[in-house]
Amino acid sequence: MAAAWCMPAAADERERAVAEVAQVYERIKIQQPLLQVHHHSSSHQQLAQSLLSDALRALNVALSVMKQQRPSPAPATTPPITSSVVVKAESPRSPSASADSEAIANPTERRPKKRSRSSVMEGNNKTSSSSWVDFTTVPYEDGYEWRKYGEKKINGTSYTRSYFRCTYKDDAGCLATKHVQQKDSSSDPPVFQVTYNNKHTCNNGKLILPFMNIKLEPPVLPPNTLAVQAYSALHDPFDQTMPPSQQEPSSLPVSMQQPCGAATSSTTTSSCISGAESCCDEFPVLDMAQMAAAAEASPGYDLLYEELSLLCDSFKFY
DNA sequence: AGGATTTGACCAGT
DNA sequence: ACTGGTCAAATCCT
Repeated sequence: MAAAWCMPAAADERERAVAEVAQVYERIKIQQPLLQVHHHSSSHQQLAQSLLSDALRALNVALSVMKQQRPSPAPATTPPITSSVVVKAESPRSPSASADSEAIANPTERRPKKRSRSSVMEGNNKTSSSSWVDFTTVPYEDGYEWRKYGEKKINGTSYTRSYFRCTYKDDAGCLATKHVQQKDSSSDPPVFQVTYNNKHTCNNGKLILPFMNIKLEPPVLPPNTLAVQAYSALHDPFDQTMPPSQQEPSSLPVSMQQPCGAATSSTTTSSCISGAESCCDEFPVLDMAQMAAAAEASPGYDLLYEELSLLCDSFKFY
């Protein structure tokens, strides 16, 4: 299966599909502020709805491409499409640990365990330490392979917290860790808070989730590909209907152009469409809450909003 | 048999 | 002293 995954042609096609998704995302993101003023201008509303329709069509096509070329079947239990929101964690405490070299060097006795935590942090914290939080109903399906290394009852919570590190920690020295905590809320399905520490450096063949680390340059597409359809579906109608004054994001009010990280200092109000990696590093968020509000205020939006949410969540697993 | 998980203990920070 | 994070022996699973 790994062979199919690595086939250059398939990889190219797939990369293009992913790029398409990223392109759509970027487009929606740029025009997102229009949704905030939809109630003031019917033309804006129409534009936004048209954009969303095109985006959904493009996303559907791109998704088809990705599904066709998916090298291996989904996990035995295909994760349900669920809501997932990522927020930047406020401040990483002392993320991860990789003191195993020391521990492994002296694996004998347990009692005189003089492992130095400071030395552990020296090794990790100085490098590319990062932390972010993901609220999801499928905390164990994020595209990476994890090994559980601990479980703890946390004060003030009803459920234990499980600790995971990257399966390839030893092989590749990957320092990525996460812990999963089920929220106390009696929602159905249950919601889990997943806190990630450190990005994966293992490059273990798992997909880096879309929208992240993808340069949003105009894609170079070969003829007769579904990706072309996706690109056309998104861009042609858009470019034809969009007034010149609205084609450039710079025409938007400055307050609407702030990237995700700068949009707000609050860690709770800044949310991203699902994606385990810290999408806020490079991409502003697509604020689903605002889209939800738009859905409430305008008939027809709700369906688009729902579909878009589902689609975006679907991409999480590719 | 070897890898993954469980679980009680250890450690550092507050 | 308390707590969250991690370790590692014991146990489970394939």
